[in-house]
Amino acid sequence: MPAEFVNRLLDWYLQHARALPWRGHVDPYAVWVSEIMLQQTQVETVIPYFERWMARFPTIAALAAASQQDVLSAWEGLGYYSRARNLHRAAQMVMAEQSGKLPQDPQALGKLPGVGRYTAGAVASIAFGADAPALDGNIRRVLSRLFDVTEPARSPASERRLWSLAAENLPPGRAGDYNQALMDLGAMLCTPRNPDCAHCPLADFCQARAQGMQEQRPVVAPKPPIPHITVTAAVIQRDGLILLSQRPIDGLLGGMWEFPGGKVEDGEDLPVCLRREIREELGAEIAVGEPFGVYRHAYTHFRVTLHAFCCEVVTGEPRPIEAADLRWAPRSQLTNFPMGKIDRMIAKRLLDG
DNA sequence: TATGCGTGGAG
DNA sequence: TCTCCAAGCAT
Repeated sequence: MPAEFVNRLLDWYLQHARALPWRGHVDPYAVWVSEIMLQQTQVETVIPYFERWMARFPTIAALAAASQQDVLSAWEGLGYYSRARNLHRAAQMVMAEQSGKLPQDPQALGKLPGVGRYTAGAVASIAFGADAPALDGNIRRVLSRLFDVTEPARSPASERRLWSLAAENLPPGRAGDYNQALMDLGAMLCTPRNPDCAHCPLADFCQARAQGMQEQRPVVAPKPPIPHITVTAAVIQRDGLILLSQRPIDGLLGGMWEFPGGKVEDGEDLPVCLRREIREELGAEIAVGEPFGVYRHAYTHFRVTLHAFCCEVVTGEPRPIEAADLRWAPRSQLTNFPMGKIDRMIAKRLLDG
């Protein structure tokens, strides 16, 4: 049986729900795509990607029939590229095993690659009206404050408590609205810092606020320091073509293209590093010429400073020893190869200059 | 279960 | 410039 705060929440949602592109869709596929894109990604970032994606792959069948390279290109810039690869593979599974129809219950949804407990609950409740709970970062924060959850965030104890709270207050028949209302509340009012309690419809019920502890919930564990690495990359040109290397399909930026190179070892000179990396990865000897540019980038778990150099092959024909594939590409085609942020910046400079 | 996996916005 | 962290999942 839902608690009293639920009525207040649903009333607030009726008046303040954000008008988001995927909320206008009746198609469960649209809800699914939006939920995958929204994993660890803010709404404002997702909106233009969602619009382009739905225009390019309007149905599950269209997505299933696309090439992985086209799928990765459509995802370029969103990050966490395994989401795109899993969504693509899941679409092919739905075509082959479910007659092209997305399953409706959380358990069956959860069998699709890339669909975990949160996404299964979100899609089942929003797209199919199932009475399924969902727990994302927003809902974690809202419920942690509402019920003053003091167990450390993401600990097994707090996860059990929060999933249980999400489920036991669920209003039957209105789970989709309830889940989205909690998420909108978390994104618009119950923010990580400076929550706007003055406008919160649940302020009277909030147990953390009653003690002035709302900003200390959820309780966050200290994070380990982030390592900083230095890498090199080679812009290798020959006969007007540029050498691109495809990263292994699994792992960081899997399946994306890059300018080959690698990590500088302890005390190693930059050109020495680059010649070694190209020898190991491509089996060729290069001459390292003028510096091309220095690029800095922050990933989730480390920071990178990349030194790019103009290079030429001296001996040996490059072949994909540690890469998934190699390609000599004309400048004008660099746009067609899906790349991560740093390599796209290098490619852009090659196009402009 | 602890860790790897991108990028951008906000403060 | 730096830190935090966002509609998590897979292994």
